[in-house]
Amino acid sequence: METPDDHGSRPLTIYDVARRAGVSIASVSRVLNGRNSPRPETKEKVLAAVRELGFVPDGAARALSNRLKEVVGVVFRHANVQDDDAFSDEDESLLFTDVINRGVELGARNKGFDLLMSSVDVYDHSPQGRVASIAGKSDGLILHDQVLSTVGIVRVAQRTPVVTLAGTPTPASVNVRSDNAAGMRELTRHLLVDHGYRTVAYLAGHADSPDNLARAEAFELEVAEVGIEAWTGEVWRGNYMAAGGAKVIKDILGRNLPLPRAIVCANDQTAIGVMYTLAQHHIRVPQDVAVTGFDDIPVARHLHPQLTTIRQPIQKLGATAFDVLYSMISGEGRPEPEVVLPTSLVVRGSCGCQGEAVPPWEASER
Amino acid sequence: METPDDHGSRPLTIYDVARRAGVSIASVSRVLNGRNSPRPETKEKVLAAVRELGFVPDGAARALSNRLKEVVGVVFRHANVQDDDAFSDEDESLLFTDVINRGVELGARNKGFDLLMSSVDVYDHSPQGRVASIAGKSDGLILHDQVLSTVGIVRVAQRTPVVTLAGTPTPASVNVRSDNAAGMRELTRHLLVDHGYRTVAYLAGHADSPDNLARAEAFELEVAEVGIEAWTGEVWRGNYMAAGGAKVIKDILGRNLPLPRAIVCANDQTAIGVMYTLAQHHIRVPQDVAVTGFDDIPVARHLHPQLTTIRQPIQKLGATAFDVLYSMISGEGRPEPEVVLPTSLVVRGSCGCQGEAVPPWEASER
DNA sequence: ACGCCTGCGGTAAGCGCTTACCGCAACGAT
DNA sequence: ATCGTTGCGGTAAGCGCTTACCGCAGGCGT
Repeated sequence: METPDDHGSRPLTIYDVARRAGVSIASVSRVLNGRNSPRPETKEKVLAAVRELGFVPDGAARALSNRLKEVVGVVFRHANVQDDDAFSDEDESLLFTDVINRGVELGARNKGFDLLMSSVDVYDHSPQGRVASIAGKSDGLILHDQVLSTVGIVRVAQRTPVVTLAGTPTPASVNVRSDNAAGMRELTRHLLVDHGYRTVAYLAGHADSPDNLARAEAFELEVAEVGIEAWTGEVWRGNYMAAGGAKVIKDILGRNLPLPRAIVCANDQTAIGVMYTLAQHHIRVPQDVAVTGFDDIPVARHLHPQLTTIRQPIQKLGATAFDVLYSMISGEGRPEPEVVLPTSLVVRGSCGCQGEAVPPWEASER
Repeated sequence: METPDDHGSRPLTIYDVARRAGVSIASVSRVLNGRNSPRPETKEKVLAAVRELGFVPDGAARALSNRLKEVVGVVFRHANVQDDDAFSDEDESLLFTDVINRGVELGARNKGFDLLMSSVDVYDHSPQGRVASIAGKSDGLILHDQVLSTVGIVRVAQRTPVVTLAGTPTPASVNVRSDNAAGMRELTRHLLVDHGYRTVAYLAGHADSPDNLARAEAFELEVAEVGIEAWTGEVWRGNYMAAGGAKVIKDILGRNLPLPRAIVCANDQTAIGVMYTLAQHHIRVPQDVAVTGFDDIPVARHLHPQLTTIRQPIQKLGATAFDVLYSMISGEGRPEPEVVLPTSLVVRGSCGCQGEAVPPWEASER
């Protein structure tokens, strides 16, 4: 007698199905996996038994036998501290990561894979354990920026396929990123040439982020090109987060330093903090100071003025990472050491142009 | 001879470690799992071998042997269509889901569990397959709203522990939601009593969402309380998305129907669409029409005016769902059929109050 | 009519782990 | 010195699948 919720009893196995259908477990397996042409009659018997019993094959056993789990591990860094019931905010810093993950998921679905997700605390100094745990449960790893040091990546990449996002390729791992240099060049030129701004600063992200380095370099090159100098230095060091951008502006204003005509932020998050703080001090954007971002996260269109930024194909970044990883898993030979996706300039109001009037939710093509 | 990237060779097993350390596989296993007190000397030998080899135990084999995968499946619905490289937008509709998932992850981490995530397309009419696949790979399931019909939930809940979010409890599954009625009551009273508005409408969400039903009912009860009538009917039917809210307003304006003094939206997303469309028609919020939301998603604070809404403890919703599921998995007896979390009114500018001036990223306590 | 080929479907091995069970060495008690 | 006790650590079974291998029944050729 089955109670309606007897999942505590003993899970069904392929043997139960075989018995019920009056066939061997091999036949059940063959029907379920569609191999080796079982007779239609046998097939029907098995399918009926599966249906009646509500049988679902155990993934672990399958994986063990197949040497394939059909799972990819995704590890990212998060800033939250769990204080039991006081979760700190800056939720939207997660947006970028979440959209990438969604892309990974889309790619994975096409191949019947699922995503095993795990995040690592910023304060966690040895994420090795978590990464190893995920590695053991998956067929390959996608690592976001700032999760593991290069040596850590090399280490784990020796034992399992690894794709990094916005990182650096290693002999054993592939990196997927977007074309920071081209995007930044286009943006900087727009500010310098189209708008004619002559005092410009780059508000940096994490000092050790390859993305940040590439953006900074492209920015400075382009600025030098027109024969002026970029405003740089310690003051202009942010951390990819809104609070970081806000702090920079507060510092500058507090010390009575001048502001440049345009502030190029390392990412959209930072720009949000900057714009907010400027507004607090009644400094108008873009009339007094132009501000730009990088990423084109969804909120960028909700700001006032709407944010001029560089669009990265965020979701596609994730989908690509999966595709590359998949080819490594299925052993189709290692692909290129690095895949670079194109970016594009999105001109909205914050650089001084007329803002566009498309409702945020009707914009298409991500 | 090992090449630096020979993960193609043959994965390490516990036998390799045992050989290297000069002990039996049982000892290796015991050291790795810290049971049965192996001698410190043995322990050190094993640990050394593990370190040198970079061994990571196979999760599938462990799971098979342990009858525990340490994985929870999370399934949610998404609106995106994958058109190869044209991803449709409304990205932020994902926010709510993502924040919940983050909460689940936080809870899971505490117990050494990882998240297996999978989304189901809105247009997918038989998500059964995906859910079954996830079920096979995990120890229990967390199902977001709109993933499975009630009968579908009952079916799968017979074979595996299931917790639903914003759904309905079934004999075999537990539901976790926030207190819609209390939140809506508080909000409606604020509009009716504090502001004295006398014409109010509820812009609905999905007709079959329990959350929506509960909110609508509480709203109407509260409105009836003060002796006036709520504006209802087909016109006021949205879909939880910005585009849905926009469409409702456009319809009303297009048909030259009057607007109420206050529009209570089923969720924040809807409110975004409403506010945008009102702005397009130069109708001022809150001077001409007050608008409110529900959820308090992060963007709510970036709107102009900032959105008055009901805060749900979104992340905690997820963490709670995991905790409940965990207790079911570890067989500590089934908990309550439903867990309800408290909500709170967040008064900002869109209802007609003075907006608060806290920078969005400094707000704490989610 | 008999043997051979074809192919469905059953038996059993093995995937990499955990752990019950047991042998054995070393120690203390008598 | 002998036996009992203790506890470390090895052997092997088994977790639920997939699949190589093989037996066997039926159809065909001669």
